[in-house]
Amino acid sequence: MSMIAKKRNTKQQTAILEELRRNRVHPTATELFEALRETMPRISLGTVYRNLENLVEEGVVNKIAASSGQASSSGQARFDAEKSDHYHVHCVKCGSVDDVVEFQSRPENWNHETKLSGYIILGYRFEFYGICPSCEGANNS
Amino acid sequence: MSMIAKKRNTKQQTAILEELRRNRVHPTATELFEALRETMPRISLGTVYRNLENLVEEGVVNKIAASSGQASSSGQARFDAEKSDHYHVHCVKCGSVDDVVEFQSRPENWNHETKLSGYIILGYRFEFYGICPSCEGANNS
DNA sequence: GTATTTGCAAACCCTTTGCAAATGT
DNA sequence: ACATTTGCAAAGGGTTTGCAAATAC
Repeated sequence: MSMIAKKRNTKQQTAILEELRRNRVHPTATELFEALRETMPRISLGTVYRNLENLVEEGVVNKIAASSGQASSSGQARFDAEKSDHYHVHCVKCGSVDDVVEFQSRPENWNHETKLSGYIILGYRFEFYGICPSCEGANNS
Repeated sequence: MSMIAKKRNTKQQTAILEELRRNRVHPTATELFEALRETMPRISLGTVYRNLENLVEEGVVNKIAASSGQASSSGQARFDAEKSDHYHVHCVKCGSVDDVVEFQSRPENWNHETKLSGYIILGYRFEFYGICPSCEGANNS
């Protein structure tokens, strides 16, 4: 009862990961699905979600949650095959997400193992929000 | 056509804000709705959402987006009537959210007006995730 | 050979919305 | 009075899930 469930390598999973590595713009599950459909017409959105979930669990892919704090929105999660440590910036108008290359510093003054407010701290989430170049150009007030 | 739309003071809105100020655990819209129902049996969930949206726009209430990054989940947004500047910690098991009192430092090395990756930066989101005291106790593996 | 994964569609959860009746000013 | 807000129920968007057929090992 504690055998590690073995995962099989399916062509769908391979295609999803390759598409993610090729696509530099952090696609949503739906965007990935549409792109994959061109070469794999019968792939289903459910399969895309299931494989993304596996890849995130394996640590091969990062899930970028839809930011909907004081600003920002757009609902859909985005996925990133990039393994290097970097922050993201979310556009509050169109929902697009880009890597932040100029800013790398990590928050200090705390460390794993620390408890905060009684919680065992596992990590943190830090992301910027703002207006992307193309929304800045357009006057979608 | 640019008159500021005047908002009316309804007893529902007052009740929602009072309940939020009374409730220290950052309730979800549904939790708020259930609590309010006891004294206001006919209030509807839609009204709770509509008023929360107004209060957030007015800056009286903060919306704490459901964190669903590499860990954490629980779907629902939470709301906080606390005006003081503080961070939150999300429990990845049960979704509860608490204030972090021990950690106050703000990220430095960047300022508003700065552009990052071409985006006009409006702000950032920073939150911890971990395991809350009651989930730590329980062995819901 | 058989357990895992797929495609499909329906279900799910949270949130938003249309509308007539109720309410605030 | 009359525009705004409510309650209700239905619709919406994103994601998950049940199931039989297809596939990987």
